[in-house]
Amino acid sequence: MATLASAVEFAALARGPRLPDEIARRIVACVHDGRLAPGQRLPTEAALGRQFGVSRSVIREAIARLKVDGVVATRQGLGAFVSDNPTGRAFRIDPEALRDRQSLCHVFELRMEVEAAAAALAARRASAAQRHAIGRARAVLAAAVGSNDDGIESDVAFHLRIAEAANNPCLGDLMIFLAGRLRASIEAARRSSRRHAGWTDRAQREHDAIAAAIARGDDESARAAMRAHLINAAVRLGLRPGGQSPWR
Amino acid sequence: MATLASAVEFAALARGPRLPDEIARRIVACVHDGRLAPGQRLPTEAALGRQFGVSRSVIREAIARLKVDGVVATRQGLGAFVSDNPTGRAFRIDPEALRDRQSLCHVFELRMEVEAAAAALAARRASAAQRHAIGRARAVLAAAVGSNDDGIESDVAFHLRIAEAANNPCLGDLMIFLAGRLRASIEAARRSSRRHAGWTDRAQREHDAIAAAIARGDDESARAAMRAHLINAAVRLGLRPGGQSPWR
DNA sequence: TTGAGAAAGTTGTCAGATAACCGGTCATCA
DNA sequence: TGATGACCGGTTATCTGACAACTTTCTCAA
Repeated sequence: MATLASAVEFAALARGPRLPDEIARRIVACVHDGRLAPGQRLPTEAALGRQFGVSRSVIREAIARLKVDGVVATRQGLGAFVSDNPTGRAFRIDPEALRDRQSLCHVFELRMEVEAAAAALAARRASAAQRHAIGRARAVLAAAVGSNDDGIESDVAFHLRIAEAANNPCLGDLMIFLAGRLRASIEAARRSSRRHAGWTDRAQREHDAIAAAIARGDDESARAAMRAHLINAAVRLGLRPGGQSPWR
Repeated sequence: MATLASAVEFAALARGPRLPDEIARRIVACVHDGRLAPGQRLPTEAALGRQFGVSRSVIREAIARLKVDGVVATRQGLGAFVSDNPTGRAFRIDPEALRDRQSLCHVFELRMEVEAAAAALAARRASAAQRHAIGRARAVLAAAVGSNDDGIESDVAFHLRIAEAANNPCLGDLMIFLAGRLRASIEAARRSSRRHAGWTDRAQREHDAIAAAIARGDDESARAAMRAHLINAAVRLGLRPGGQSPWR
């Protein structure tokens, strides 16, 4: 026990805000740099509390966080162990990262690839009902252009129908996740788009192209159309850097 | 005893659901079905404790879990609030889902699309040093074929170099995440591959094609080569269903 | 009317206790 | 000799009560 506990040394914590956050971060760092190997047992909660100079409650919250992330697993009566696959159970996008323009570009680029893939899959696999749902969503979107509706809801719905038609729940979940992360940016793009005459029409033509390609089962056209649509959306958003364009 | 044990099979007992897990699930359900709207304040920890019939510690752990997921945010002295975007801060793949073959196919398909995109981006954007690193990784991989090395490490390294060369950290993180989730399956594929003469050679030719396409900056070839490589990997893994093939 | 300060309510942290659980030891007994 | 069961120390899960830190709201005097 003593050898195990002394295998990892933690410095006491300076009193700041978010103690469990900081402790979780330090333990993860230990796992990543190998000071805590997969399968290895962590020091007991009491011992960690002594090392960090905090109470057991704080340690428990930190470990609870690591459990959610899949970095460690605890067993009552035994202790906490580093998971065999501590890569993490979750894929995260730091909201802070969306602050700076380049990281936002990266997330948007990922979204573009994922949605393009979904469109291609939808073209190959959509059922008759799903094709119909996409067509209906396109019509709703077209109706929103002329009305007072800002079209955000129907735009999201259109993309959602495509995600469903891809018939890959995993990919659909990722699409929803990415869209959610970018929601604020997308709304900004919409507002910007409203200020430029012709942009909504152009977006609508892009939507039509996507829907048409899916309808006729042309996967590569669907992929290209969705990609073009999202690239243009990024341009409308003002995301595309001037000199060295990462997209083409 | 052996006869007895083999004569009667007892299913393992379902462990009682951990209290914080269960409570977190219920709160999330409330958020999803709209009984808790975004921005709304949750009952106080004490009140929740009374409602659920547990102590405040359990409630705190449940809420801590929701905080990690980004479903709620707490402010000291104010309370806990449902996030404006409770879609979730993380993209997860339930390890349980990887049990059944179809879900595994879905995850693998997603990985294929993501890695194909990474290969295409790498072809467009890789720096000279990154192209060199990919070439070196390919060489190491080739050397591993003949040796006793199982080649898993060098295979992972090869894909990792491509992820880096895509110069999109967000996409790279997702690739690493997906590969990590599929690690067990990939190792199984490797072992299976070893049993069939010529499969390692074929995989190596696929690697060469990817590396060559990236080296000459041919993004669409790189995408196609990576996709072909992963489709074949899925076949080696025995993932491809017989009748209605989802991939082509 | 306004500003300082008290008051009340909430989360963050602490300390200690009990229950449930695990692995090992060892006496007991067929 | 080997199987069985009681027991023990250690660990996590949960409970309880308390205080600190923070925020909003109310009070009251200038």
